[in-house]
Amino acid sequence: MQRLSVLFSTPKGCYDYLSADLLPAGQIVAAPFGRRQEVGVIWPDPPDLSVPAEKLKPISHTLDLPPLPADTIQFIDWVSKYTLSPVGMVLKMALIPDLEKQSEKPLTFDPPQISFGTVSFSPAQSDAVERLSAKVGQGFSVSLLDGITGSGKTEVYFEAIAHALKQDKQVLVLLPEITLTSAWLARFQKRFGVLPAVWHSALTPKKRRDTWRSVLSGEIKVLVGARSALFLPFPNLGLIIVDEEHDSSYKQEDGVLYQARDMAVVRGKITNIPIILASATPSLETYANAQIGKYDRIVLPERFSGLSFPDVQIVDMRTKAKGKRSFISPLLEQKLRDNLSAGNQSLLFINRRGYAPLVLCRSCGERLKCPHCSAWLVEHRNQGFLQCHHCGYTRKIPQKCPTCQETDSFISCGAGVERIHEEVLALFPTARTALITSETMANPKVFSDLSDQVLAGNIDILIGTQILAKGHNFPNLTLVGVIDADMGLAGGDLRAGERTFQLLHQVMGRAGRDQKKGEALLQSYSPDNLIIKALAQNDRSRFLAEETAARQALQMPPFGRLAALIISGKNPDTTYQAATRLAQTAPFITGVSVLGPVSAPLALLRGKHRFRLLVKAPKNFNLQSCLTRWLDVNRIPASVDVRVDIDPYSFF
DNA sequence: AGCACGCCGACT
DNA sequence: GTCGGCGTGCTC
Repeated sequence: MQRLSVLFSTPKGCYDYLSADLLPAGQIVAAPFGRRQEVGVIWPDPPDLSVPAEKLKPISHTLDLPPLPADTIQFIDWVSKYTLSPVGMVLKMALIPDLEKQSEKPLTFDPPQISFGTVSFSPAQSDAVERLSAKVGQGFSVSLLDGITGSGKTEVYFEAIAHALKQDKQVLVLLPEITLTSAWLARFQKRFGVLPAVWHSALTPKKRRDTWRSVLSGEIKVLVGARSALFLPFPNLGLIIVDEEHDSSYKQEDGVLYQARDMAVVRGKITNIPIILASATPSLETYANAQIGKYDRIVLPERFSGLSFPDVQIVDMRTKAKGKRSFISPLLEQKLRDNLSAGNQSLLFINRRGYAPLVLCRSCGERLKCPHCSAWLVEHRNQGFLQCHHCGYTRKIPQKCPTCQETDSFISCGAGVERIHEEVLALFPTARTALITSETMANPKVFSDLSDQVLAGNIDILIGTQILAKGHNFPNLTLVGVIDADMGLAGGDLRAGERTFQLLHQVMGRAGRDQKKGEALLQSYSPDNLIIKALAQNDRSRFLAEETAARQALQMPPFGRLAALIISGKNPDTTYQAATRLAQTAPFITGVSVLGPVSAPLALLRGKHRFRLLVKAPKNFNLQSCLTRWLDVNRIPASVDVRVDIDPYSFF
């Protein structure tokens, strides 16, 4: 009998089992675990001989599936060590539920046709195609494909895909979930004659099962998916593309905390294949790596099919007459009016859902807040309720103030999309408007219907949140108004400036397509802010230079390393004590500083009290081993949870 | 992570 | 008297 390590999707690592045969690493098996059967994977770790032989149970059976590929196993181990997450929790992301279940009539996946839709390229595009294709099959490399929306980025990387397919390799394309639209799939189909396999959170169990199995069998040649697709068991991967690489949704913020863009690079290194990072507004991390020559930067010049960035004007909101309750400045109103009479379409952008971010009682000053989080309730007037955007708690808008019992005393502070929509309707009663948020667009059919309406010219003014920043091109859209350009800059976290630049650049880029020069207005209370100015001048390199210099001066990422410890628990006192003790036993190492504990910005989230420590270390410091040793010597009460967030993006 | 066991509050 | 809340502990 063999003694073998089996890894399950549990947080405790490997368990030893007995088997008559020596099963290969990666073999998927079923075994008794506690009082139920579990699916696990034979792991290459040596068995733990300290476990007495009489405790061991035999493996029940092996599943009729190819073993997980060796590079997938290596990748899972690597991510576990890097993120300090239990390896079983990382494995969980690579497996699917009900692995033993087989579909009655499994889906089949048509192979892409390499020479289906040939495209003609400009010289610059051809050059980019050439350079990217040359890397396929030549081992590990990272390329930054740097080109503005409309520069033909997608079509260029499609050719690199074609090249990998010629070598009979599999290709993975990662996209932010919000960008994984029918429009993208249609472009793929136009080039390759078939739809690619897709992977995202909304797949039905059957589709998920069939897709997972066909990735592992090698039947699927090209798969496009959201960040979780990175953990699919490709046996023959030849290329990974991370489109919109700057997008912050690549950072997973619960469960295993990882940055999919960074992990894609690691996957490429392990599998020894090229990675393409594509963006119109590269992340500072990627840009810095390109600057020092670690990544190959391939630039696509802006102009293609007559597109250009709109003329941008800053509207200084400080000079606006006080007291006038209006979120649309007179200038923006005038521009909207002009655009309306010219028969063009306009877009108003505000990155805040609902009607108002805060409701307070005029009589006693009470602010309505979430009972589970330290956050205000957002007024959703259209649906008639208040909602916490952190935990989803919902309640009706109360008739009278819960504190002073006064009736009709509530006033709404600040503006969300609904309120801007209301103001637009008041200013332009005859305009045909559409309100676009993640809620109104929950159904893809609704979105495509609406987009047809916009294309048909049946909509004059679009009002929306960041869902509008991506996706469809609307050729008649010639004016973009950003209601509150400063909104993302508040709070001052590490990447606030970067995110604001990327988002607003993308939104403003929606104006002026197909020969029509567009116009954009940025309403701002801080018109002298460097980011607002760089946006107005469409000066990306200046923004990147300033931001790089600032990060370098503070030795912040990518010039230094960060890790956050989030200490949470129901009892505020024991939680705080645990956080303080952790801080007291922090390693004393030159160049490494530990800040905190501080109450997290959301001190109470989903009923748990939260404190944070921030660890800052030099770039080449082994943060993980330092953190492991530190956490190992601390006895943390079972009622307190300590999470490590390596390379944190969120500071909540 | 699941899932069971176990010990204290409001109900048929 | 039970049903059920979620705190603690275990799975080779």
